[in-house]
Amino acid sequence: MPERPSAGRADLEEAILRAAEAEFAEKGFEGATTAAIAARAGLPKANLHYYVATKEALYRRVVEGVLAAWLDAARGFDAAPTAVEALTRYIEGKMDLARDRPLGSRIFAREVMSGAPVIRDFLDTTLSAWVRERGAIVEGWVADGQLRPLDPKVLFYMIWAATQHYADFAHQITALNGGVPLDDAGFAAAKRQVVATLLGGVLAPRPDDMAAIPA
Amino acid sequence: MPERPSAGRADLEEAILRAAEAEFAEKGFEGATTAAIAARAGLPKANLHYYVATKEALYRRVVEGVLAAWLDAARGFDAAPTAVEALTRYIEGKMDLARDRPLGSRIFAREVMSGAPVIRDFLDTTLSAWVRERGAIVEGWVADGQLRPLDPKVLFYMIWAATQHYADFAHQITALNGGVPLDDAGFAAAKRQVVATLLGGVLAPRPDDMAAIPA
DNA sequence: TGATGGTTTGACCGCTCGGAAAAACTGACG
DNA sequence: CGTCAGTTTTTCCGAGCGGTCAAACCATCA
Repeated sequence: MPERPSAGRADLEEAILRAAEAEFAEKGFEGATTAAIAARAGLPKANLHYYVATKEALYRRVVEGVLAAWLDAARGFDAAPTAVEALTRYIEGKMDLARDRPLGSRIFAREVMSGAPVIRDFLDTTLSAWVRERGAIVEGWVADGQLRPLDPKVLFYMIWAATQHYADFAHQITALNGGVPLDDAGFAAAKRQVVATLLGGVLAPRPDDMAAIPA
Repeated sequence: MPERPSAGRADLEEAILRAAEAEFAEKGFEGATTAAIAARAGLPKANLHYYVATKEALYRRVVEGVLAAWLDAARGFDAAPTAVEALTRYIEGKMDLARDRPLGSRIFAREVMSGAPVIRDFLDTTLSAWVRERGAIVEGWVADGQLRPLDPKVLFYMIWAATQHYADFAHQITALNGGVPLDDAGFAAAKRQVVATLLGGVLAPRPDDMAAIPA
């Protein structure tokens, strides 16, 4: 087994995956070229092909990583006693994910807009089950008076939309921020406002709950 | 002037634009092919080229239409006396736009995710001005106590995200709706909840304003 | 040192794409 | 009926794409 000094096999595959993620996020599956991915990873095109069979297989691997990160962030919803805590944790987790891994979100968005050719199965099975189960929990919160009457799915859509917007539309946000990307303080403020607005919009209007919303 | 029975020049150009919009929305600029656009419009590829010089010129024309529709919907914000009315009208208008013209929203989203190569100027000038002016109005509503303290831009982002989600992620919504697209009743309910949640989240918590939120 | 197996690379291939060119067609008008 | 401007269609081309291939490279071990 050859032991290269700078790049072992694992490091190379990691570099390829990161390069592919960036290219797919920016250009889309059709727009991305294997040559550009290889160049970004720092190796010739033919060498990239030694590690991944086809462009589609590479894309599929990248997407799998995206879905794994999504599911991981979605666990922030569970194991919280109250609606306020669960929603706050979940929204903040998704905001952080949008901030830290925006590329994955863009790949996901492109996938869905193209009719979800690769992740259709994920939508029909894993995500459907997730929404069904957590939807039941949300309905429980409505029943016991924590939340105003609402359709859980519409709430989830709002959370996903509001949070992923900071990944998918980061360029637009930058443009409307005077051309400079949101700094950490600006993003933290946005996160607070997103949480406050969503919670304020769905929590049953009881004074003690209103007080629990961060300013 | 030749008077064809079925298709005059104006009709043909309209058909081309609609076909191009559909292809660009689904496949993206790189993924779309002029052959597919021509086929969808019902004419040979070379004939399409007689009407539009290049693929990029065609794309640019489609995008201009999208931006025009966006600005038109954005006018729902103006000329409303109160925050409740202005926001309600604007959110509902953007929801209707997402429902009626989802393709444009997807093209816009793809553009931004790709770094806005074509609409950068629009973002930097027209949209920036729009946000600046309406942001001042929103700040006025905060100052006179209609709205809780907030950053207007973050509010706009939430409105854009929540509404355009119904266009950009329609496939996902369909998958989570048991495989069938949202019907009109379901969409109307979603629209009501989006308006209620956003208004409930930003309106200053005064009893009379709360009562103004649609159920 | 020579054989071996994993790795790297330049050259190449078939295909599809956007676009060009030119011929054929069509209807209006003299 | 001939001319002409506008339109349609067939054919073709160069560029760039994903992917292949065989030669070269390199570390290890008998």
